This record gives sequence, C-alpha cells and structure tokens, in this order.
Amino acid sequence: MSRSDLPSQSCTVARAVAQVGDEWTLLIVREMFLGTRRFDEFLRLTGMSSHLLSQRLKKLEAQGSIRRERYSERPPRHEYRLTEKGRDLWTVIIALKQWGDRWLSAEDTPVQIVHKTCGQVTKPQMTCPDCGEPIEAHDAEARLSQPFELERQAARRAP
Amino acid sequence: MSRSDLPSQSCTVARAVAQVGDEWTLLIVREMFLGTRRFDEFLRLTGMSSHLLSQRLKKLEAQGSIRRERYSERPPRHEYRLTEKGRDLWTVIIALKQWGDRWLSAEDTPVQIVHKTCGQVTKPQMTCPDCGEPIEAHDAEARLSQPFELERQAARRAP
DNA sequence: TTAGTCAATTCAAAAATTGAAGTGACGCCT
DNA sequence: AGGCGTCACTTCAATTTTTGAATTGACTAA
Repeated sequence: MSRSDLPSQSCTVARAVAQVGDEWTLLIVREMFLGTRRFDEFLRLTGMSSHLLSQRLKKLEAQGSIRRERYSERPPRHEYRLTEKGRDLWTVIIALKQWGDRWLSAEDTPVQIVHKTCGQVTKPQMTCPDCGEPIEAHDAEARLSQPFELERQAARRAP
Repeated sequence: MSRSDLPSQSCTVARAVAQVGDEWTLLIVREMFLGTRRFDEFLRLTGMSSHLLSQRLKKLEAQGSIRRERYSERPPRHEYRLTEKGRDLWTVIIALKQWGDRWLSAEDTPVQIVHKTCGQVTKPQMTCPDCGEPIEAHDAEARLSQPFELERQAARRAP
C-alpha cells in the first residue's frame, strides 16, 4: 500500500486523512488561514524544504483545496489561495488549535479568534445543532452504516 | 530539523500537528473512538504495519494521549485506551469527518454521530459560545499575540 | 504434540524527506 | 551593460521513515 492512498476504505475520516493528514500539509493550511499566499513566505514561516513545499502545494491543488493564481505576468509570479473546499478545513485547524491550547501550551495563547459577527474573542466549540449544547466524546455515540460495519467485520477476520 | 519536532514555534497548531498530525496516528485515534482497544485489531482495521503501529502507540503513550493497560496477567495482554487528553481529540476527528463527508464522500455517510443527551443524529458544528452562532473561516479573524507576531516577522526576514 | 492467538520486535528493501545547490525569468541599480 | 537580488521553483545525494515479511515469546486449546 502506498502512503498516499492509505486505507481508502469507505471511512470519510480515512479519506480526509489521506488528503490533508500530514504535518506539512496541515501547517501550510494553517499559514493560509493566517494570510500567507506566496511560496517563499511559506518556506520561511514553516521552515519546510522547498522541495516538499512544492510537492504539497501540487497535491493540495490537485485535490482542489487550493488554487494557484498568477498575480504578475512579467515576471511570472504566483500565489496560492484556499478554495471553498480548502476554507472548509478551518474547523480542522481550529480543532487542532483548541487541543494545542489546552494541552500543549505554555501559558500564552499565541492566536486568538475574533468572531467578526459579534466582535468577541471566542473559543469555538463543537455544538449539536439540534439541541444547541456543546458535544464532546462522551456525549456522542458512533452509529455505523451497515456496509461500513460489514467492511469492518471482514477486515477483522482477514489477516 | 527532525521530523518529530517540526517548527515547535510557539504556535499551538504546530505543536498539535507535531503530536498527532500524521496519517497513521489520526487513524489510530479514529479507531479508538470506534471502540478499538487491541493491538491486532488496530492492525487489521487500519491496515498499517505492526512496526509502525508499535511506534505510534508508544509515541501516543509518551505524550499522554493514550494509556497502555494490562487486562490479563497470564498470558500478559494489553489494551490501549484514550486518556482525557486523547479523548479531547474527538473534535479533531469529527472536524476531519465532517470535511470528508462533505468533500470526499460517495453519497453515503458511513458513520453517523448520535448525541446521547438529546438522542438526535447530529452533525456537530463549530459555534461561537458567546453568541451561539456557527462560525466558519469567513466569520473569524485571527489576532496574533505580540510575541508571536514578532516571531513571525523574524522568520520572514531570516532566510 | 501441534496449532493458534496476541503483542510485539527484527531486518532488508523501498519510499519519503532533508538540505544544499542550481535554474530561469525577470527587475533594479550604477 | 554588468552585477545583484527576488521569486518560484527543480535537481540531487545523503539521511530518515516506512513497508512487508519473518520471527519471537508467552501462553491456551484441541
């Protein structure tokens, strides 16, 4: 099994992980949410090698999470921007940030999130849209579809 | 820079990513939320190599995200369980799942989340706890602390 | 006695990553 | 006109990780 197409399974977490679940990709996406657009800025701000940055940007573009845009004809210059699909990764980055703030932080929180609509500095929470209460692991139960359940039982048996 | 301690920066996203931001780790954590506890079940259900599983479990244990517990003395047998820190990753996995469901899914959603408190099948959303509205990327603005801002300006200059 | 389970570890081969250097198309300065 | 610098990459050898298969050790069950 090649690393880039993991257990493609029907599990959407596995699929998401195959597309964006690696260190540098997540860091690139974080940078994009902080407004970084240009190749050499990613390079400096993340500390990654240019080879890998190049590869990862291509992968993200191929998936449709970012768009490569020319902002100057002469000399030819490009910048990278999130597409709608990419912007939708905000929740993932914020979830990582909250976890990091809670478990990995030295007293300070280097980035605060301001909710533009209400003007407050806020810590977004996962909430149940039906009842409006926050949800965490112990409030939730996973219900597997039958095909998925069968796929898992087969995997459990097959060595 | 070694892969396992990335740009440790003060950024909590970078720190979180260094601890759990890789394909197999995320898949292991997903499995844990589905109730998987034993070495060989992880093996079969994720398709990863036993060498890597072993390494990743050790890393997660060293961080304090999982606990290794003996459930039989003879023969010596262990199982792995999430700690509170690990359980707190639920939000990250759910965020990945929602993204996968939206952008990567073939019609079916293999896992549904039931909110035990209210009994509904639910799609948890990131919400602003101050005003109660859902938040997405365009509703939010990142405000950087001054030390963090300075760190970034330094990185931008230094080649 | 033989087979099987569980939780790993070992090892060589293959793949990914790093870090440094190089490229090409320009702009700017003198 | 020549040299220097910027931006967005690409190339390449050395190192590190990952894979996949085989092996181990402590048992249990037939």
